[in-house]
Amino acid sequence: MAKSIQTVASTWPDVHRPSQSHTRAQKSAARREAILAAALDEFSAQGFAATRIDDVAKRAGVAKGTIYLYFHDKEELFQELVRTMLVPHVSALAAAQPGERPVRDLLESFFELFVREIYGTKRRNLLRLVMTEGPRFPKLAEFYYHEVVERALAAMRVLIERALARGELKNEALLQFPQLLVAPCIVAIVWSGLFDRYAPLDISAMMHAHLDLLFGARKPA
Amino acid sequence: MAKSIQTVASTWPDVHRPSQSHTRAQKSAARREAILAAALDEFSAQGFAATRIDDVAKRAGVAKGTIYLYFHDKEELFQELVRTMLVPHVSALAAAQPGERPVRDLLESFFELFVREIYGTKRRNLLRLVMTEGPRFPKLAEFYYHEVVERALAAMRVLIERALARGELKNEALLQFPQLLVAPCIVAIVWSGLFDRYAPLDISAMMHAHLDLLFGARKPA
Amino acid sequence: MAKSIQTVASTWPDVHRPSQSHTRAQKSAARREAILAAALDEFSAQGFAATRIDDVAKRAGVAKGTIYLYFHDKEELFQELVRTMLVPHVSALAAAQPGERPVRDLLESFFELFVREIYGTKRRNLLRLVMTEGPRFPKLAEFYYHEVVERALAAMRVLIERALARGELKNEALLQFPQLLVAPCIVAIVWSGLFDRYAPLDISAMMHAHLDLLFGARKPA
Amino acid sequence: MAKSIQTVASTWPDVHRPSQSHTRAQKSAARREAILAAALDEFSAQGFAATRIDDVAKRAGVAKGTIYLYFHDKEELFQELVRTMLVPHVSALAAAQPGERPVRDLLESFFELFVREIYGTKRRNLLRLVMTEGPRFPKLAEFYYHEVVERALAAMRVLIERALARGELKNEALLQFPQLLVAPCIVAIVWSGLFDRYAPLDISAMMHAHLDLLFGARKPA
DNA sequence: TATGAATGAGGATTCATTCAT
DNA sequence: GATGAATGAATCCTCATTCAT
Repeated sequence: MAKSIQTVASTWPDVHRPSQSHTRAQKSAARREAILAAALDEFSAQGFAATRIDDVAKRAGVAKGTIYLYFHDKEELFQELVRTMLVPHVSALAAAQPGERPVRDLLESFFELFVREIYGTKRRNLLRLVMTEGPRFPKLAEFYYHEVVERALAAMRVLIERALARGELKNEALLQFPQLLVAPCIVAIVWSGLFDRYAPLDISAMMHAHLDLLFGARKPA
Repeated sequence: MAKSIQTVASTWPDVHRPSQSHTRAQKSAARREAILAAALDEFSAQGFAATRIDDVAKRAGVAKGTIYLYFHDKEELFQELVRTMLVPHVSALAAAQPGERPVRDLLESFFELFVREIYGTKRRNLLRLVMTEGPRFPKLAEFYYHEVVERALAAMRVLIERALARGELKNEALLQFPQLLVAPCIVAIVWSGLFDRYAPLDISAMMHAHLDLLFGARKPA
Repeated sequence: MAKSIQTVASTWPDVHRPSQSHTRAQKSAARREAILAAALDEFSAQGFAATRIDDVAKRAGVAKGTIYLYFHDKEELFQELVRTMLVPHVSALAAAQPGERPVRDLLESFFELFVREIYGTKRRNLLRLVMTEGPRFPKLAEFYYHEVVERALAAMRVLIERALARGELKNEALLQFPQLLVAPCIVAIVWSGLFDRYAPLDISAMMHAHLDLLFGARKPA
Repeated sequence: MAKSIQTVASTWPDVHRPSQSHTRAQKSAARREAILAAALDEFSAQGFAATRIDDVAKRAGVAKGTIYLYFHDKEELFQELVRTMLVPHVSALAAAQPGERPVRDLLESFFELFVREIYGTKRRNLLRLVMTEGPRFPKLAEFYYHEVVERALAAMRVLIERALARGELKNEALLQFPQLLVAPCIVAIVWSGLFDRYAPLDISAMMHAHLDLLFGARKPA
């Protein structure tokens, strides 16, 4: 049901597999990426405060001091991490593609994308990290609000309006709270951090249930 | 719209305002409460790792050592905090009240209760703490899963089934994912931690929008 | 071979089994004894620094504060312990009984007494404690030197002189270093603390070997 | 009387005076030595429990944290100290030198060596530490038993057997308790810790008296 | 640039001692 | 006298950050 996603996905920067690099600048960039990748693992496993620069360095295969050549301090590393590795993806999600297709199909694509590119990857942890540490990093939260949330909500509103216009949706309630449209994403992130070991969640199914609730159940093909 | 909640709420222990106490046991309990209250403030402002026992002590008006008379270590303080101050309320929420009223009314009461007793109090921060620090406290997560989540989801399922039986709901999707029923609560908690200063959320309105989406919009009285 | 010891032993204060007491003074004395007995166990198991007043109190069956009614502080408790519970016994040992018996018999009695009343009891630990902590308690060491060691050495010298006069000993070397006469006692104390679990020492046999070396082997009876 | 000792002694590593060092490895080793030397002073003055890492650091001229680069914790520092600075010397002592000389001469060399290399140095305090703190460091005690004591006693037995064979000793008692041969060393260590300030011991003279007692007095040259 | 040894401020925890009951 | 809750100084250990090489 989400055939159009590939195109979008393929245009994303692949932050995790820097190509072989030979120039100084390329090497430097690769190193930066390696540090960020290591930081992602450590921060999302331990949280900001409990993560040790030492461990990030070890995981990145560089010396501790090297990290300070690329990032001014631990906090900057953290903020850079979140900005660099999450924003492009979330922005892509937010950039909902208009067109003639039914809005429900678009949303299905959207959720598929979310599941595959965020939830099914380490970025899930990063997203949780934003929720976890955001309150203590107002700058980060503000950045996120403006760079991601505002835009995403605006995009959602566009979709909702079209759905209302097309008669796919009857209820205007969503227009006021587009958050409700993405609520299952939040739930999935939170749930996976806490309860996955006790009761793993079939998040794709949940997304469909969510859409069924909003748009009415689909007739089985 | 939620007139029946008062009764329930009024029977809850008011953990935050211990009465004047004179016996040793009372004093001791009062001190414990003071420490927990201070811990709530500090933990929810700083998170687990960044909170200093010293600050909790100062805020509670006791010496650092005193905290260790009541709690074995920082971790136990944190876990006790969450168990003591959140579980009774969340349990109460989970104990969905049967009766002849429409399910939607019950859910409205439920959300009202949530807004008033959790979201509108410091317990909101506590709940956020569970969501964010939980991944690093597996025991806490397990405890929550069994004590709160399982029960809450079961209660939700009962309500959903009744709503289906009564014809209030048409769609069985919710039965499989009762999480979707409470998703707005999760969203509200996360949002408030991150973005309230940029865009405060009218959570009551959002709850109503949510119910409108599920049950169909109410005709204006 | 040490039949005469009983008498001596029987006149010693039995510090460990205070009789039932009813007057206030008796009760108080009993409590003091209980604290000292508990302190003995704890100090000799943990050493001075690692012993907690709390544990002494628990073991003595009194409240922590009570200890401070009987002893000014931890250090005084320690010094009192050593003075009260060791000096009488060591003094008794030092008070070598002259008489007509061969000196070797006297020494055998002496060593028997040591084995039975010191080495075979908790006082062994106490004695080790003096060796352990003495360097950091100069007052204690001084007290010991004057109250115990000087006197004991003087008594040893008397015995040695008599042995020389009687022809039991040929060599005057001991006169200059009576420490050598009691060296096996020191060795036994040290050994038992360190190596008993790997190689328990038959201390009585060692004492006899020691005497055999000094006085010549006895012909088998 | 102990002319042959020099040679042996001169081959020992002089752990206390690391040479000027320039390579990183040398610097690192020098630092380690400095810490160990400082630890020796502090531990032997205060005992294990009362010694503060801070003071060791100050005395070694390094920062507190530096100590933890070289030793995992206080306990490891202590154990390393004892192993590194004592074992080589004690082992050397234990490696009794065979030859054609009279056993008594060998023992005189042995005691001279002990007096010069252990008793006359800070290692005396270290040895006292083993004796006094050993009971609370079972691993250390076990290590010592197998690395030092067992070997030393075996070496002593060899010497004693030869002395018996050569007719230097008449009495077989020592064979069973070679501890008695080294008892004066123990006594000297204990005495020096406790009573040196009140009555310093002429340990060389005591050693000779001891040998005179065992082997019979020497005719004055 | 890269390294990793060194630093030392910071924070959790312990425990001797006090004191209100 | 007896209690044990409360105190807070003391101390171990960690880890972000610096800097000589």
